[in-house]
Amino acid sequence: MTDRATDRPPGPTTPKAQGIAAEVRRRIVEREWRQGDRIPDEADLATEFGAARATVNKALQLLADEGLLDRRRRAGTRVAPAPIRKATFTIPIIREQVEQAGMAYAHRVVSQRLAPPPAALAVRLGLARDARLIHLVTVHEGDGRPFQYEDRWLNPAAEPELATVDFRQMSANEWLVRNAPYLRADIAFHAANASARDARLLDIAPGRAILVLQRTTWNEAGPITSVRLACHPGFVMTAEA
Amino acid sequence: MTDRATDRPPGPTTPKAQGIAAEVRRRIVEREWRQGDRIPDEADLATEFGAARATVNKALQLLADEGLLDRRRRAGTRVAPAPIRKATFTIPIIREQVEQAGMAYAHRVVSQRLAPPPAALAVRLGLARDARLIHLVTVHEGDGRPFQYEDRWLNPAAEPELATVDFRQMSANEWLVRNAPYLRADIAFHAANASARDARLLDIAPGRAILVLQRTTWNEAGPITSVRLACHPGFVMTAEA
DNA sequence: GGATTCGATAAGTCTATACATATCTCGCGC
DNA sequence: GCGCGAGATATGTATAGACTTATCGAATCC
Repeated sequence: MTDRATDRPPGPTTPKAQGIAAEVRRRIVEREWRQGDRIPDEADLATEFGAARATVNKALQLLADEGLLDRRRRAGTRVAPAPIRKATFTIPIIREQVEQAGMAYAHRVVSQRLAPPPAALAVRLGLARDARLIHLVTVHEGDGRPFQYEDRWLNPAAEPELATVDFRQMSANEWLVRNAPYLRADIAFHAANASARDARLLDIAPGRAILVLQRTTWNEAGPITSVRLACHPGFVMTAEA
Repeated sequence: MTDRATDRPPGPTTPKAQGIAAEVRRRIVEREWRQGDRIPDEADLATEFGAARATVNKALQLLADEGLLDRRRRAGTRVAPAPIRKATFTIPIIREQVEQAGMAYAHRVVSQRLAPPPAALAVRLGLARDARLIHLVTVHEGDGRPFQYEDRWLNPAAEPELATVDFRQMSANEWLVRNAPYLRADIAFHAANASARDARLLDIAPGRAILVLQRTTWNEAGPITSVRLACHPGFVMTAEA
């Protein structure tokens, strides 16, 4: 947009593929092409837009990833009958989340000890009942008030450096995000009434509704960590499509 | 890798770009290339993998989208210092959600009437206080028991066909997913203690923690719909990375 | 010393071409 | 009529080459 320079006539130079994607998206949204319709093939669109087929392919690929188009070899490209749209949210570093909200961040380790996993966890992670894990409970604070509290199990077998980290210096959340890339993650959230323990650690009344995130990450050596993250009441998680 | 023509057996022939992406991902996860490191440039990797630069570009693009790499012109490609990972979840058709859980789906329109938007909503949607919206309250049931209940405002100005749909036949949720592609969506969730109304419509005790989704979608003509979706206690939303 | 300019570099994009592959369609033989 | 194999066709993927653009870093000028 802000692209004065020598001032080429039209201006901002959007990549061609994106321009094509936008135009196709418009035709779908404005019902020029309706749900289930077959749209012209790549070669025809390439001619129409004065682009190479590879460029049109990129554009349509993009819309297929968005869920707006269904594409099959030989069968052609159709407007998805039920556009299954996806939303994405980012897994944040809690410190940054707090600081972006304009609060001063601090975190406090409530307990840390070596322990074998509870039965349910051992099953879920596929670990032996006598595996040696680190159990860590931490409260994240904003302006001195509890913001989120995490109950986390760490598996040094999958990530040896874990055994040497001082989690009072850097929270496990941040250390992991910065140092332990993972191959696979499971994420789930639900609402829960605050238990006595939740209430005490978050400094709220028992029974208040809190948002709970469960997250487990794996690398090639096995599960790295599994965490239950309880958010302060009023916490809103946002995503975009 | 498995790419001799004379040797079919291996089978599914993974695309080369994906193979390269997998190998780069492995080098990152196994710390061959550490957070913040600059990795070889596209031309070098192309030589190493015996591929064209465009193919390597595609592979690295992929990893950048995943959040594992930071790429900048001239500056080169680096392993992201804090791999900001994204998780995606799909916006489902509630009927399919219920049926996948093996329950019989039904829905029931609790109320439907034309009304101007409440002040807060008008502001949020950027509509005039006297806009004519449809206010619709629906309960989705699985095996005869309330599963989710939605409190929805629909804007026929952005989607004229809305005025003619019979929402007892097909739920607004499903009609919209199938018929009203959107350009932009806002999604947010939080936990809430069930109000008296929530409790009555979901057939639960007041105060129970419920997961609440707020979703608003727009097309080029303005906001299409804004919905508050209250899920039955115990509902778990899952996502993947 | 500090700001400015300019050239080199690496990613970003597009093109033209080629071949691979899934799958639809049609015609053949029974 | 029906199954089956042979094409035709649209997308999937890879290729080399060209040009564009952001930006780093060094040489230059005040």
